[in-house]
Amino acid sequence: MGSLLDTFTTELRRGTLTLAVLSQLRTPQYGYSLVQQLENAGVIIEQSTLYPLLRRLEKQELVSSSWDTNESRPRKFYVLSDYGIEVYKQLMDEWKKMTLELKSLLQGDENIESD
Amino acid sequence: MGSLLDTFTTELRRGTLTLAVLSQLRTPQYGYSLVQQLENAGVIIEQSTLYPLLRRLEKQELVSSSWDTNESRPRKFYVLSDYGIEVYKQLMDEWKKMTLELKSLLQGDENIESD
DNA sequence: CATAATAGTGTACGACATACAGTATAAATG
DNA sequence: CATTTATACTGTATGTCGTACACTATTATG
Repeated sequence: MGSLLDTFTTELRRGTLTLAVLSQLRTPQYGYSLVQQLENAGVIIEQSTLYPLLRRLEKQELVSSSWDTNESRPRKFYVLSDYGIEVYKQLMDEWKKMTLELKSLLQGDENIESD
Repeated sequence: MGSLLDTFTTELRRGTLTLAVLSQLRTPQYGYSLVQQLENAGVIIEQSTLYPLLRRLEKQELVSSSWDTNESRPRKFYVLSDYGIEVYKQLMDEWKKMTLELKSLLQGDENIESD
């Protein structure tokens, strides 16, 4: 990643990827399917980004995981814990608040052309 | 900062503070007044966060600065460079895109109560 | 069979918000 | 007037996470 815009984009993704992943774990999902679901929703996330994030979320006790070895391939399913649901709600509120603030700051600049 | 939510909030601010600051530098501003303007817009930013950020933005040639020593206190004014305007536009587009994606992901979860 | 897809673990690095320390002086306050 | 607060800035270290990379393993596909 050499571009300055790429660096800034990575910074924007910090925090928001957490929110995106938590939002998909109201119901149990396994890692690889999360990548696909999020991609279908326009949120591109590599496995190399997702698995460490899931690992951290589990360590933070926001999600719990369990193995399903009944299929031809073993899959690790993740789901929000009760605590995770609480934090998810609060984080969503925080994100909305910040988004409204930034939106009003940028409002006058929306007519700026961008290439 | 001990709370997990505080940590996540800091992560959400990464990138967005850059956008907020760039948005205020269409016209020349000095550091201390930026803190106040942003605070008036609901974006709380400490001097200890703002000055290093202005330093980085100048290093990245997105803004330029000049001293005004005519007042009773010397003030360093910052303003977007031409390059900074370009990057600002692109970053704004990137932010809008990400915000719409996340908004649609969280849509079904908006009725979740939050304390 | 070789490659791609599926599914996962582990580790190191770069970037930035933040805290902290520091300097300096004008303005406000008691 | 002495003290405190406000104004205005510089410099540095730390914690956090997205990212890249290396690796393992097996099923599906051409």
